[in-house]
Amino acid sequence: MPKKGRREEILAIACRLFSQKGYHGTTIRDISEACGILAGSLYAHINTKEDLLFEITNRGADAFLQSLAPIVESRVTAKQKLKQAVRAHIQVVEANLEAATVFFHEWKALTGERFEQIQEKRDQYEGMWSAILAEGVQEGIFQLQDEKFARLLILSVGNWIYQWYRPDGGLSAEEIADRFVALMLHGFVR
Amino acid sequence: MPKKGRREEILAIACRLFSQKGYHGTTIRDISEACGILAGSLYAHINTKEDLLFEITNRGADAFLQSLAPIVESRVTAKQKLKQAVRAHIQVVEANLEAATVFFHEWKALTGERFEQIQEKRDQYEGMWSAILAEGVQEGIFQLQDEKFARLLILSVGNWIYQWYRPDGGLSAEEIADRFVALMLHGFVR
DNA sequence: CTTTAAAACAAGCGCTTGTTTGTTTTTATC
DNA sequence: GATAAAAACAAACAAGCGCTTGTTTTAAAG
Repeated sequence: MPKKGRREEILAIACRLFSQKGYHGTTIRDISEACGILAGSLYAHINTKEDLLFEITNRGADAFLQSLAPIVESRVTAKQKLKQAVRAHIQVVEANLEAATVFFHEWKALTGERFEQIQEKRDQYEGMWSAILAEGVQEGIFQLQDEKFARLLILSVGNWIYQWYRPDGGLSAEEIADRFVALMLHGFVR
Repeated sequence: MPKKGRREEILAIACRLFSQKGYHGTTIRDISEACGILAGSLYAHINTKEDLLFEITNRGADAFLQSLAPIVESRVTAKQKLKQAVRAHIQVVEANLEAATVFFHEWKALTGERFEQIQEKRDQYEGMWSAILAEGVQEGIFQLQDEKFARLLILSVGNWIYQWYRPDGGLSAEEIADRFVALMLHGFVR
């Protein structure tokens, strides 16, 4: 455990539990017990349980956005952007597997304005992917006909990775990304 | 509402609520209220709350399995099987959108033996997809090199559909399936 | 040592959870 | 219209929920 302070430790523990049992399936006492303190003591560090969920998902969202933004804005071909974007996405999942799981699986448990904030960031992220594909179509590299489905296909892969990716799989994030990109670009028919 | 009996009505209502708010996020009183009865009255029809979740996910699992089984066993090319399998999968999602959502999103809330039962059926389903791909490799239609990733790609698309598919989208399940298959087989590069 | 602030405890608040029990109402059958 | 089964009610149970409050312990700084 790094010396990031008690609050970060609590966040990490909550993140782990949320990813394992879900937000509603995790109690404040589950978290406090995993922290080695009593339930009430948690409230010296947090305001509400939902604060934990929001901070986890919000950081997750920012990680994905900050990872993709420079790629979208860079001046390379759309094909290269696609490759780099898939790499970046998988790297974020790899580096924050539990947070990514909470981000993709539990964000709908947020309420009110916080729900909308995360929803906006998700839309923003999807929009960046759409931009890459649209650019590829404009460049004539990608076929337009199925643009919508290409986007869905890519996001399906990206959004499902947290379900199966395990750090002890042997392949690096780059290798995984490159194989996916190869498949997506050229298909898997001989 | 059809005359399927009160229990089926309760299952349908629970299914809708579970898909909207999650299993742990839905209370017995939520369900009973949506049924127009008191919480205690539910227990004339069910034994436990988890019974509802199990019955929903188990039926969902069976729907996917029964839909895919005849395709895997049929005597057509692997390419045709793939096409039919994607069609079948999307049709099941289309015909049971809420149940499919619960199946994919909430099944981990099951406990003990029931968790394992659903896990087995999921493994079985994935195994059928693997069989189709392996067959395609054997026939020389698909490239082996990335078989694992092809399987992951297909299952990612299949397992993520419930997140975005809406019945009022304009396209039929067949049309959606055919476009995905075309993309997966040949990629989206010019 | 003393001071001070952070961290944890101890106890419990009001409320909700899933579920049970005994009784009453509804519905269908003869 | 009596009988019986099915369905709902009414009331509550023990347990657990998120969270608050007042006090004590811990630990670092002078």
